Amino acid sequence: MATLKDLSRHLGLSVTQVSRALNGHSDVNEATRNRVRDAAQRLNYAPNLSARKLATGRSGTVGLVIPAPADAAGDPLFVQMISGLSRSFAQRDIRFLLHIVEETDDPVAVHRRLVDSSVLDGFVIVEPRIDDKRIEFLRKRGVPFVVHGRTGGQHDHPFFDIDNYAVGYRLTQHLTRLGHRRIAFLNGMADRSYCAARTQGYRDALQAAGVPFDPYLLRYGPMQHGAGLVETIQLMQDPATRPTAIITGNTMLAKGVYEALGALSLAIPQDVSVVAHDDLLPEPETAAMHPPLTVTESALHLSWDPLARLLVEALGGEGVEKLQVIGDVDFKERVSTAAL
Amino acid sequence: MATLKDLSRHLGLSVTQVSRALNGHSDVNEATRNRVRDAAQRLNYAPNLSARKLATGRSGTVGLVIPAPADAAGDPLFVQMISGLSRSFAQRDIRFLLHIVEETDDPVAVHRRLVDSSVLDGFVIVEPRIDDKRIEFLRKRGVPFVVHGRTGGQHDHPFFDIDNYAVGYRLTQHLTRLGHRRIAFLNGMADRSYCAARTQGYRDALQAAGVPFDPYLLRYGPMQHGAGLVETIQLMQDPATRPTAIITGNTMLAKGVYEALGALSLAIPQDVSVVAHDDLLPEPETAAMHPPLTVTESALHLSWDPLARLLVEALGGEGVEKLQVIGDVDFKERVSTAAL
DNA sequence: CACCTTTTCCGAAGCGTTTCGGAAGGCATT
DNA sequence: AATGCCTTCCGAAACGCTTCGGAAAAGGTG
Repeated sequence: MATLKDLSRHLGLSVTQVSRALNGHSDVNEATRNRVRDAAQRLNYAPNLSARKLATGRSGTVGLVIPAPADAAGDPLFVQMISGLSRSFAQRDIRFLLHIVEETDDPVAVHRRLVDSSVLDGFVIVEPRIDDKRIEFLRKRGVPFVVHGRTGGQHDHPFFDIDNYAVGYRLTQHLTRLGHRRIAFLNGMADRSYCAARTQGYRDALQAAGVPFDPYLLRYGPMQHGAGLVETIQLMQDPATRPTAIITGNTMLAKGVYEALGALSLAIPQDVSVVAHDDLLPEPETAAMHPPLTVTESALHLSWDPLARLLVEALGGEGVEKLQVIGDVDFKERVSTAAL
Repeated sequence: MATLKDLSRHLGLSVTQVSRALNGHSDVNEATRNRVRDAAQRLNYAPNLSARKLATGRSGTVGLVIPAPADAAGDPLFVQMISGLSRSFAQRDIRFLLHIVEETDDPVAVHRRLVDSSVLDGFVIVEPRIDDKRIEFLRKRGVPFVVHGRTGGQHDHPFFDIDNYAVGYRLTQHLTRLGHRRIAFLNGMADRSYCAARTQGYRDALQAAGVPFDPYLLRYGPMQHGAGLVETIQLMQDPATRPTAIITGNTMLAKGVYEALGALSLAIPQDVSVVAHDDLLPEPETAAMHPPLTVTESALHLSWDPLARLLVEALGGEGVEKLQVIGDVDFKERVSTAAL
């Protein structure tokens, strides 16, 4: 591999000047800059990132630490996320490295090792918890990062998120306006901050409609088909406490709900109304469900590019206040709900 | 972050000696070594990998360059592979980084960039082609790597592979011994070297049985359920050229074959015999199929650890001849075949 | 006591890059 | 002719680590 020294010898210039030419500094003659560029091309020079990292503290490489999907079958969200992020960073000429860990590993320790060994410039954090140790650590260390979502307390970090409070509020409000008072909410994992935000929206909308909150109707769990199935069947068991409407946090859960209600011979929306939040994953298509599902909708696949952009800008020293973006959420009323 | 210099100042030792103490060199007193270790722990020192890479050319980091699975649904093999490799390298205290690329990117260019920017010590190569440019490039550059499988010509590189020739041969032989002479083979992608090896086994077994090779019966394509379905229906269309037995390269294809034959009201094994190679992915379980499928069997999930081991040993300078491992293949006769 | 070994240590150089603080030369201004 | 200002260049130091070639101290041998 050609080094700067090779180039400088080749061109009869100092190493300094070659470096400055290649990095677009102003104090180099346009003619020599071109000579340098040509030579670099010809000797196919590529800067040594380890050396650059050592000298500047920047290597142009960011990372994502993530456990492999639990179900060996493969998680569509996982695949979409890693390919979306990879592509978005590649377009910005930033290397994006994935570090797969065990579910049981301490995420902070992993980040610490990566930071300490000084190979990555910044991180993407996904699935933030309400009180997220990774974020705490990176903040303390002054390492740039961007969060997909927001963490609990004050949001003094770059993030891309959607208005999850509004998701909870709108779905619930839609149902209360139809006269529903027993509204179940199949939410995601309790420690995720987006789930907490949705819960808050749900509770506030209930309160606004004068409906008392019933903890029995709020369920946390994995956002998967099977969970929707099980929870629905349990919820419907006792006619006395049975909900008349169900909200689910994503479409896989909704599919489970549909299947369970079908098995119980309960009609949607005549017997039970169903609404969900739709991330627009390839599967399932909510407009093609039977009956077509009423949803709040936000395109998850549009979040990877903003995330990459935000992290790059954070690396560039942009202030936090400009690095907080809230994505759109649409409400799509279809025919899975009925007035009570 | 604490550096060696910090430690040396702290301990009243030279930087040299601290480095040697931490790296287990022999010329350091056991007592001072312990002092150094303690101090390192206390100041939580972690070596700067960029600096080390610069000084030694080694950073203790290897990589895998791979396109995201084509079907957004997520590929079980993909997930199993990346988590298996990650775990295996982690156990050996080697950082394993994944670099997701577009299917359309030039893989050699990507490897070149990664090598040139000098951040990775070595690579894992999966899905090798018969004439693989990545392998050619890495070899030319003298970069350590290990291949999951073998490349076409002479195998002068570290690899972990199974005896794919034997897979093709045994499955075919099993059928010729039962009297079959029209044996279809639904193979994988034509440019993969393991597919070529299986084809050779297939052809040799045919020849050994005095059966002429019919190119019509040999099909290359993606190893997926849908392909098995389509190919089978096409193969069965013309009673004159119809095979009496079908070999598939993996179990997803076999599932497609089963489904197609069912749809055509052809019974297994009475009308058509079916055999396959089984990588023991979680899905589908060949012993639980109807009827239970006769297979050659090799556990794909047992290949990640040897691959990691081989690459680590290659990094350590071990000679190629000790770094070529062939995994076991078992033959499991069940009831999906019948004598003609 | 002079000599040789072994043990334990260290200074300095080097990996490839960036960057700070000039410096040389040209040109215009006084 | 002296002064100042651009433009274009460069030497040297620094980032944190490893390693080569000794050197000092301690012990053993004759």
